[in-house]
Amino acid sequence: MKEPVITPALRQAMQAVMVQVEGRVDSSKCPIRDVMDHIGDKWSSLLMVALGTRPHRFGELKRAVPDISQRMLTQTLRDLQRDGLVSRHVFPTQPPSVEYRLTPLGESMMPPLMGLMKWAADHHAQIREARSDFAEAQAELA
Amino acid sequence: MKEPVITPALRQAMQAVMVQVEGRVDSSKCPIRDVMDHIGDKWSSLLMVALGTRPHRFGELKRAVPDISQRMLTQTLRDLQRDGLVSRHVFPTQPPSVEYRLTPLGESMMPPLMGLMKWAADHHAQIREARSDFAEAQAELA
DNA sequence: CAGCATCCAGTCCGATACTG
DNA sequence: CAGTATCGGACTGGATGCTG
Repeated sequence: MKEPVITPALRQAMQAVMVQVEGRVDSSKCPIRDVMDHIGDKWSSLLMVALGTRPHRFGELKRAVPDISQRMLTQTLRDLQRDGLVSRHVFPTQPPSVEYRLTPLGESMMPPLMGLMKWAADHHAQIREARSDFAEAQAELA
Repeated sequence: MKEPVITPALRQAMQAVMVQVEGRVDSSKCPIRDVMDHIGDKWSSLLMVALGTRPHRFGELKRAVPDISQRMLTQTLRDLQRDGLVSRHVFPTQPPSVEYRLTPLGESMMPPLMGLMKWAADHHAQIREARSDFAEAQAELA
C-alpha cells in the first residue's frame, strides 16, 4: 500500500496556482512568477542558504561561493536587499566592513527553500541516470 | 514566546549544502546547483505545476500558460523529459495528439516545490512593500 | 575591504514562417 | 494538432581595471 504523492490538498493548491497564472499576461502581476523569477536566478538561492547558516561579510560570501564573480555578488545582494530578504550593516571600521544577514522575511523563506534543496540532493542521482538514458535513446535513433 | 524559524536541524542542513557548494568549481558536479538551475528557468516550475494537476496535451499546456511561446514550450518539455520528470505519450490519432504527464520522479518533486510556491504567494505582499520602501529610500538620497 | 564602471561573449527567448 | 527552423534583440553574467 503506497500513499499517493499528490494528495487532494496538494492538487487543490496546484490548481490555485494555475488560476493565478491564467490571464496574468503581465508576469509581474502574478505572485508566483514574481517571486520564482528571483529564486531562479543563478545565485540568489545559494546566497540565501549561505546567509541562513550565519551572517557573512562581503568577502566571506565570496569565499563561500567560490565561482561567483564580484559583479554578480554585489548585484544579487542588492536585489535580495531590495526584496527585503537580506539586510546590510556597515561598520565604520578602517578598512570598512559590511555584514549581510537574513531579515525575518528572509528567514521565513528558508524552510520551504531547504525543502526543495533536500529534494534536489536526494534525487540528483535519479536525474543523472534519466539524462544518460535519454542520451542513449537519442543515440539509438541515429 | 516564538519558536525560532531557523532550527538547529535546518541550520545543519544549510551547512551541508554549503559544503557541497565549496570546491565544486564545476557547477554540474554540485547536485544542488545542477537541479536548481533547471527549476530556475523561466517556465519549468510553472509547467510542472500545470502537469501536477492532471496530464495535459501540448495545446492545453499552451492555453494553461498563456504567454509561453511555442518554442519555449517545446524546449522546456524536452528538458523536463530529459531529466525524467515528465513523460510523453503519442496517440496515433489523426491529427496526432500528444499527452504529457509527470513521472513518479516528477510527482515526488511537487510537495517541496509547492511549499516554495505557497511561501511565494503568502509573502508576495511583503516583498512588494519592501521594494517600494527601497525605492523610496533611494529617491531620498537624490 | 567592499565595492563601481566598462566592455564583451554567450545565452535566453520571442516572433515568424514552415512541416507531417 | 504538434511540432521544427531560423533570425534577431535583450538580457545575463564574466573579466578587468579603478576607487574610498
